[in-house]
Formats: sequence, C-alpha cells, structure tokens
Amino acid sequence: MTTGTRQTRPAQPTLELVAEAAGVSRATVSRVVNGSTKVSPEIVAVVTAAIERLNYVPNRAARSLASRQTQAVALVVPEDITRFFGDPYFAAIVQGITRRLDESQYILNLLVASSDPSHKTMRYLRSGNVDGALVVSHHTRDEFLTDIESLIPLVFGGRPSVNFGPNTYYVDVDNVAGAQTGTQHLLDIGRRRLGSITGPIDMPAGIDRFTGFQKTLEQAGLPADAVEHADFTAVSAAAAMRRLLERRSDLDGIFVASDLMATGALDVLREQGYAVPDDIAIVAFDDSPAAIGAAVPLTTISQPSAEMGFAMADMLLRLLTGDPDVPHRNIMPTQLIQRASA
Amino acid sequence: MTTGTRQTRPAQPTLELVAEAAGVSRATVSRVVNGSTKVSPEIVAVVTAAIERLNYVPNRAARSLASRQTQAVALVVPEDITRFFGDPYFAAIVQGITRRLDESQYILNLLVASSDPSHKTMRYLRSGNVDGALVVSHHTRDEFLTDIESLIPLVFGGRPSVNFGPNTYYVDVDNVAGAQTGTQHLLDIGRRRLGSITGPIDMPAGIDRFTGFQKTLEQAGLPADAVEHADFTAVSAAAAMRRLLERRSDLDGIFVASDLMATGALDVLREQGYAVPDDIAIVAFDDSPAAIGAAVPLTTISQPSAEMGFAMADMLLRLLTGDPDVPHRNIMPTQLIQRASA
DNA sequence: TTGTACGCGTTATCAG
DNA sequence: CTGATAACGCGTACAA
Repeated sequence: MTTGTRQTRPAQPTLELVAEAAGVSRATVSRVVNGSTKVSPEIVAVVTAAIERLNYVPNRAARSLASRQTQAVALVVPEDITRFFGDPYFAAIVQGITRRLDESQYILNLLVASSDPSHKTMRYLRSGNVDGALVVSHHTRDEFLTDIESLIPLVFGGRPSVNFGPNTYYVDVDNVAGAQTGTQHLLDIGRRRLGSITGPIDMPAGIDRFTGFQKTLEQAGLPADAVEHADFTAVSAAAAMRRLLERRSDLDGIFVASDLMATGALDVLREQGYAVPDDIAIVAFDDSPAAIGAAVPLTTISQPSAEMGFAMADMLLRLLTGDPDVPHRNIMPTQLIQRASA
Repeated sequence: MTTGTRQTRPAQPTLELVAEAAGVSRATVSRVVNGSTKVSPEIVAVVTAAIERLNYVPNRAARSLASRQTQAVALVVPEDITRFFGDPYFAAIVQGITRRLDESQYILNLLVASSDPSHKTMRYLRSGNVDGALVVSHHTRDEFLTDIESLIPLVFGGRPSVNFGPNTYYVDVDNVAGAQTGTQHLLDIGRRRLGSITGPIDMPAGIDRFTGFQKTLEQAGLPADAVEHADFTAVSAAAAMRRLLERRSDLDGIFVASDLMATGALDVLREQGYAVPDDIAIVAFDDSPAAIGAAVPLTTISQPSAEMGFAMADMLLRLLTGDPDVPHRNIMPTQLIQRASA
C-alpha cells in the first residue's frame, strides 16, 4: 500500500553515512575515495569495506560544486545529425572517443548544434557544464566557437577554420599528402585521364584533398580540370559523377574524397555501364567500413579514424590535467589500401 | 603579461552578484530565474536586466545539488558502437531524441555500455547523475538494467526483453504487422517462392519480423522454410544471402528484416547475376536513407524512426514531470513504401 | 595521520 | 511579495 507520491526513489548513501558506518570523519572517507596517500592502511581498509557494503557512490553534483570541475566533456556536432551519424568516418571517431573516455572518470555530453548554434550550445558550453569540448565536423562554420576557446579547452577533429589561430588543438591527417598518394596510385597503374569528386571547398578536408589531387597532376604535367564538387554525402557524389561523365566520358580514373561519396559514384557508373576498375579506376579516402562493403571494394586512403577519436579525447584529457606541453596538433599517418577499385 | 597559472578562466557571475547588481536578495533573483509568478513586474524587469548585463547563467551543479535533479538524461547504447552509429535507423532515432530534448532544458549523456555493461554504466546510472534514461538497442541483453528501473524512469526504443515486466515504458512499431504487410506485398505481386533474411532471433525486432513473415506464408498455405538469420549488419546479411541461394536457387522473393541488411543481400544478388526485382523481388524494413540510396531503391516497410526517437524523449520527459498517466507503450504505425525492388 | 569547519551556488522553507 | 537562512553532498585548508 503505497501512500502519497508515486515514485519513491531510495536515497543514495552519502559521505556522512559512510563515515558513520566506518567510525571515522567525513573528511577521511573523502580522502579514501579520492585516493589520498595520507591515510593509514587499516583505515583505508575499514572505509573501503563500508563503501562497499553501503554501495556508496559519490554525488557528482556536490563534487562538481566543491571542486569546480564537472568531470564531463562535450562532444559538439555542428553538422546535421543524420549526415553525421550516417557517415562511418564519424562513427569510428566517436568510437575512439568513447574508448578513451571509458578509461577515465569523464562522461560525454552529446551536443548537437544544428539548430541554434550560437545560442543554446554556447550557453551550455560557457556555463561551466563541461570541463572541455571535442568538436567534430568537416565544417568551416565553427566561428561561433571562437570565444569558447578562451573559456574551456577545445580539441578539434580535423584542422579548424582559420579563425582559430595557431593555438588551437586538433587531430588530423595530412590530407594533401594522402590525396597525392591516392592520385599518384592512379597514375602508377597507367591512368592518364583523371577526374575528381571533391568535398565542399569550404571545408579544410575538402580543400586539402583537392589540393593534393591538383598538385600531383601538375607535377605529372596533366590537366586537373575534370573536377566536380560534392558535400561528402553519397547522393551529392552521385550527382557529381553524372555531371563529370556528361562533360568527360573518356575518363579512366577518379579520385573521390571519401568512401561514402565513392559508393554514390559507383552506383552511377554501374548504372551507366562503366566497369570499375577496367573502364574507370577509383581511389577513395577514409577506409571506413563503406570501403569494404562497397559494390566494388574500394582502393582508398586509410586514415586511422578510431585512433583519431582516441587521440582527440586523450589530448583533451591531458589539457584538463593542466599538462603544459601538450602538442597543438597531432597529425596521424595515412596509407594506401589497395583493393579492387584501382 | 600573464603571471602564474597558464589558463585563467574568467569566473562566471553568480546569483549573489546579480542580486547585488539588481539591489535585491539572492532569493528573489532565483525566483525570477525560475519564473516564479510571485514577483512584482518591476523587480522582474530590474533583475532580468541585471542578468542580461552580467550574462548570468545558473550553475548546473549547484542547482542539481539543491534541487536533487540533474536536468540530464542518459542515452544508453548497449550495442557495439560502430554498429550502432553505422545503422541509419539509429541515426534517425538519435536525431528525434535530440530534437525533442532541444526544446527542453535537459541535456543528453551518451553512455556506451559495450565494454563493461554491469559495472560502469550501472554505477553511473544509479548515482543520481541523470534523471532518467533512454535505452536504444535491438538487443535482448538488457538484463543489467532491470534494477535501474526502480531507481530512475527508463524508456526503451523497441520492446524490451521479457525480464522487464509490464510496467516498462517503450516506443515501438508493430513489427509483426509490418512484416506481414511486407510479405503480403510479395505475394500480391505474384511471388510464391519466398525466403527471408531475419534479424537475430534473440531480439524482439528480429523475432517479431520473422513471425510476421511466417504467419503470412502460413495463411497463404506456403512453406516458410527458406530462412537465414543475420544480425542486422550488411555483411552478415550478405553471408545469409549466399547461404540462402545455395540452398534455394529458385527463390523469387525475399523479405529482409532491415534496409541495411537488404543492401548486403543486394550486393550478393548482383554479384551472382540475379536481377532485382525481375528474378528476385525484395522487401525490406526501416525506410532509412539506405533504402533510397541502395543500388536498387528498396521497397520497404517504413517506420517513423525520427518520430520514434522524438516520442521516446517526450515520454521520458513526461515521466520526469511526474505525470501519472503516461501510457506505457506507444506503438507507432508502419507503412509499405513501394520503390523499385518489389 | 585524522578531524573540524567553512565554502561551492542554488533551492526552498519560513518569517516578515 | 520579499528577504534571511538552512539545507544539498563534498573538498580542503587548517588545526590538532
């Protein structure tokens, strides 16, 4: 027979309670919980036992209030969320992030800044709700974060836009070099009439990979005019592929700036009767699961996505400990993975 | 010339400061912040101005401590995270959830329970870190959450395993009915030698969709023996498709339990020279972006994924307000979407 | 090494 | 309607 309120939650034990049970002071219990070395072994044992028995777990809010730390970091996703989660590259990044965070006491707050970037997200970020933030996006529209940078540590996935100055922290790969490797491979297997489907030219990753493509062709004395821009989605790439074929039906090799986009291009090529790689060879970028799962397994530039996420979280965590010499950038290696498409 | 500590963060203004600036007491400012009606309009104006001017934002930790509420909910993902984020169905769910939460004061904590389900996640959930939790997964292995249910409100995406009893809250679709509609469509277009690639038979969604398939064939007096199980990933479905063709090369229709799996099946069919839908028609489930993007646009059973996520969050929020009559389940409609594959 | 006591920023209960 | 003032649970100088 429950009287009154519908949902009575059992109260959690407090430091006070544990202290009482262990016959010591609150302060001592606190020290044990926080692993202070200045507690005698016997007392540690007694307190630990009491904690165990009462199933005590520290109250996060109280702890935050007293220590002025939240033990939480935010994952800021400026991108449209379906696009974000739909891209296996980001999925891998998130996986790496959570893997690193799992080893720590920190928890992850998911912030989708799609709708009202400036207001709600900002407000949250600057209200001491998190100790630091991870920003993942291909986008350049990150300006609204510039002043957050002076409040809490920020770590970017991918080089941020120029507005951030040289003091920003980020994890990235050398997209130019990666694209050069990929394009060079196309040349190495004898292709000469090359085209490219690029990412958006307002995103660093899009720009850099395009630059790598251009550079390589330039060095080879070939024209780099068969280029169409897309936005890292499969559908946009399919459209780009169609435009490309309309202009140049004689292409024999294409460098596509992401695996996901390559799958879109692949669909169009098949639909129009081109054989891959016989008629047209394709080199993509990412080496995400999409590369293996593609109709024609993709030759692609691999970037260690999960490791990049891991490195981002690790970098932020180091920043949060106050480590004075955390390197500002961590440029990870890319690698050509040869499969069927080129 | 910065002396001393490397990163001096400007302190946030407190209630006290605002009170002083407005010439009132902390209590009054608090009332204004929380929209109490019992404050005179003039004072409200003065305080509001001060808040604006000082750029005041309440401290979440202090508020939580005093109010015994966290204003945060958890998104629990028991699934392996790459699989989770790789599936557009989940992406849509998350989108719906964040959309609803955006309208509220609540924030989302992402909890990936892949590694050590029982310990860390549990600990977090039961430590008053969140006011409630959303659980999204196809899995049945949710037992470790059963006792959490008595501590904080839980809302499931998809009917949870039987261990939870009739009092659990969840949002789902009628998977049996949906599968029946899909299978029936195959019959309606004249297919008679039907097979199915199912989800795992230890997950409600997997079981129910399989049941719908069976029921329909039974009613039609046809055998339902051409069945292979997979695990909702594209690769597992490709393998299942191969097994199916090995056993039965004469199939003319297949009901696949998810879009993502259908893309895997599609690859195998093409590879082995079957035309879709001419040789073999396919009906899938989800109507995720994968359905449109597939090599052959998929005829599929649409479920309102984003709306389901929205409904989940909405249900939880209502639960958190103490609303006594929140319905325990919200079964949303499915619909046959006809495209090219059947 | 251990305990005492104060403060962290809010909410909520009382008087007034 | 407004203002003191006591919690909320914990960290941490300071004292012992």
